[in-house]
Amino acid sequence: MALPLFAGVSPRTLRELFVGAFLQRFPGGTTLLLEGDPVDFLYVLLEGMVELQGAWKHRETTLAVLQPVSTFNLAAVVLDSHALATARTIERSEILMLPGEALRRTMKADAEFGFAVTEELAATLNGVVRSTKNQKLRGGAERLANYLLAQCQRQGGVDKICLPYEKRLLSSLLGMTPETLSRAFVTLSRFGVEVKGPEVTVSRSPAFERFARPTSLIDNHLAFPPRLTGKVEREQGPQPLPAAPRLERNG
Amino acid sequence: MALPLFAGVSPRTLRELFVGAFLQRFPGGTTLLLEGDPVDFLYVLLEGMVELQGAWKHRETTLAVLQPVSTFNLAAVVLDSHALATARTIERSEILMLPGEALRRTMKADAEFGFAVTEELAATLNGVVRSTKNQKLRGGAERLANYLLAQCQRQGGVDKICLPYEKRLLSSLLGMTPETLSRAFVTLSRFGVEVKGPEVTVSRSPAFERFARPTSLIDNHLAFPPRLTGKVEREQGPQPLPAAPRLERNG
DNA sequence: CGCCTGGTTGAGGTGCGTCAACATGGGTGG
DNA sequence: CCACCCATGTTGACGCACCTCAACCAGGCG
Repeated sequence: MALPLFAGVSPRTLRELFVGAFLQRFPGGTTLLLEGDPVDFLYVLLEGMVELQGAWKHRETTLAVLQPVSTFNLAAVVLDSHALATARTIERSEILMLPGEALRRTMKADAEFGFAVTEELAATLNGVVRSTKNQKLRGGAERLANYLLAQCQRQGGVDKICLPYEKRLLSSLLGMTPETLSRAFVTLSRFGVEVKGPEVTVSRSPAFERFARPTSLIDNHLAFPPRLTGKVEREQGPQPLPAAPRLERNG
Repeated sequence: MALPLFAGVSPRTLRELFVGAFLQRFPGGTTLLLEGDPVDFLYVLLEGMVELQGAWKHRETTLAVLQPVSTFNLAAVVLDSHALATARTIERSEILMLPGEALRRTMKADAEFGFAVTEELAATLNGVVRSTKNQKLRGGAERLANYLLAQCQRQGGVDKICLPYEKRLLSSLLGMTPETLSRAFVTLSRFGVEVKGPEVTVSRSPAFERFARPTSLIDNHLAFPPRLTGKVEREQGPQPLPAAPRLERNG
């Protein structure tokens, strides 16, 4: 299995984890879990796509669209708590369901495995923090532009991509209405972005890069420079508010 | 120490963790860590307040305001990675700094401790997801209303509270400008909210509750119903989009 | 064909940001 | 003590981004 979660796990531990597990196929449009439901399983998406969505007062929004291989509900499983989002398949999907109780027990017994789970959780937290910054710091067209750049990267560094799901869903993920998304595409056409149905071609002109300004501090697909002993280069121009002096750490 | 992270840790493990640790006081306005910095320590806020903020293209926003006892940077420590947010004291603060390397080593050696760290991380993820839903699903005045309700709860169930920090900072946390926050207070005055400097009195009228509509799926201060074997009551009226049929889980 | 869903386009309203003016209060220095 | 300054907060005028509602179009399918 490609999932790093189970990479270094002993066969014995693995067998223990799989007692009471399901491997199941769901058709598209299936609601796996509602907001507020108690969570008894860790879900691992092996094939297909899953949307996580939240709702409040007749409004709803897409929190994430998962593609294989991803886990979801991990935090709720660890805390033996309730789901904060509704999970819905958006196409025929294959999903592995691991009993939460067994997962927690195994984590407490096998520190190595426990650490792997913690890494998975930390990576998810990382992603959600990035998403929050994306949402609060960028405007609609800027979010779309960076989404397109991320897709270009994910689909192999090409400049012509195919949107992996409906624009309606994309608009919700990007935090806008379908109409606004449509107009955001028009806005980006000024930078050489062309749309024909689900196909989008992105000309990576300097003007477009300057508009999107992707950064490793928001966009997951940009790798950080490797961690060495030395300092890391600072990005993006002059510091806006250097008011407070940096302090040296010493006892 | 009140921090549940260290609640069940053996003295031996604890001593190991504290090798190379600092306990340090910082004045207000001190930048502890910049976005993108490599992270070598887990920070534990013992006294004072810390703001986590993100910036992009000359814009900046507050991601969280921490009060004792809280950890930050935990995800970056686990992943041995870089900070996604700038951390700044907003008043004189006492902060415990634990070496990340030691923390990771201890997690891999002591599964019980590792699980406690994972719980802390899961709770943080929980909070950030809630914050994202708050941001995407609610308007400015609604966010303020629910913030006030949360403060009422935190300050002991009273209806007259004192804002714990400047309105300028609050506005950034709530994702708006200071001017807009000021107007949001005016909007809420229609529901009996009165502001005099940092003091706010909240009359919990039915109209106000209906406007704010706090929910355990977004607002951290509302506890979930206890987890029993039975089903949990569903909240908030008719389901908006019951299009897809709920599926029974069975092999 | 006719229907339905998803996408686009237009008109109009609203929430929120921007800019500016002004009030207030704490802190400093004369 | 007061004069002054500066940071914070408030208020008003205005513009832009985005939402809402509606009409319209295209493709898929019975």
